Amino acid sequence: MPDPNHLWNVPATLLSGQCFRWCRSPDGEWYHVAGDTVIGLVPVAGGVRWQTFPLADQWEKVTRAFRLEVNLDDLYHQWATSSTEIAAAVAAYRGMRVMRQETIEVFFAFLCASCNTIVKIQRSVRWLATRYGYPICTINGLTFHRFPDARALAEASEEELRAARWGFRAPRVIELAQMIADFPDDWFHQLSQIEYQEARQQLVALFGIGLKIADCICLFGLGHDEAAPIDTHTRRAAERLISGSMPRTLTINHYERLAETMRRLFCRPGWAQQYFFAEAVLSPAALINPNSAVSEQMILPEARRLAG
DNA sequence: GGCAAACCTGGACGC
DNA sequence: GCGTCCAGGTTTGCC
Repeated sequence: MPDPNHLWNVPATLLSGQCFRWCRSPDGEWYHVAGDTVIGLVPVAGGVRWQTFPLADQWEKVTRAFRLEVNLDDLYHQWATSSTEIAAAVAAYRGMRVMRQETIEVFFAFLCASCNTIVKIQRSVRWLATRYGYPICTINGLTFHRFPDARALAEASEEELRAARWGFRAPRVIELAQMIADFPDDWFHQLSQIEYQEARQQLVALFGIGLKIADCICLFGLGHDEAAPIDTHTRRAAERLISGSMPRTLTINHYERLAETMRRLFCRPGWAQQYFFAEAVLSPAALINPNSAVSEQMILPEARRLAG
């Protein structure tokens, strides 16, 4: 069994707001749902101990989910020659990786992100998976579900989604699920095979998908590393990289200008963006001490019950 | 082309 | 305990 000694910071990767269905057991094991597989991870000296469920030893799924083919040292070196602005984030979150997740899960998770908090996005995405997905396996009393396909989501009712606190996003979820269900089955795969700009254009054409959500889908769900999502947090970091007047609101022109700056300065700009985002929203203390207040609130209630 | 309001909900914060 | 603010955004209408 290969031992992943790659530069790989598991807590930073899972806590950095790019995926929403991880959980941590009270004794420090991390679990992530990757399609029809649950990946269990334990950071150990010199690397990461891993296992997959229900089928064991699915190393290629671990490699794919955590993009272990990307050499972070090379990336850090290139970034350092382009800008000093990212140095602090790299130092704080060294080893953090951008993940490759199921496209449909990324699609609906980030659709939920509008005017929302990470904790509430996690709750909503988990509810969707539990309610409309199907169980993959049960580990230590915790049942993990595969994220539902578009046809299953298209059957959802607005009332039920609103009752589950999806709020004004509820009708959009259903409309988009119905639309995607009518697309060819391999539509998401097609988007991963074409150029980033073209994939983004097709996503933005959908009602309810703007530039930011489209870029998140491109980066986390399609593997287009040129995508650099600009949100309220990364906006501040990106604006430090340019000069001139800054509009009060994040207009389309301003968004494109900031994203283009990221692309010009950084190799794999989406990865650089993730470091700026982590720097803005994640407490380094949460990584050093998993029992700190920040990470404690992110333990699944089920895991907390197990601990009790 | 920029700006503000509307859209749900609930946690954080100040009083 | 209560009121207010705000959170990973998008769309629409006004200026």
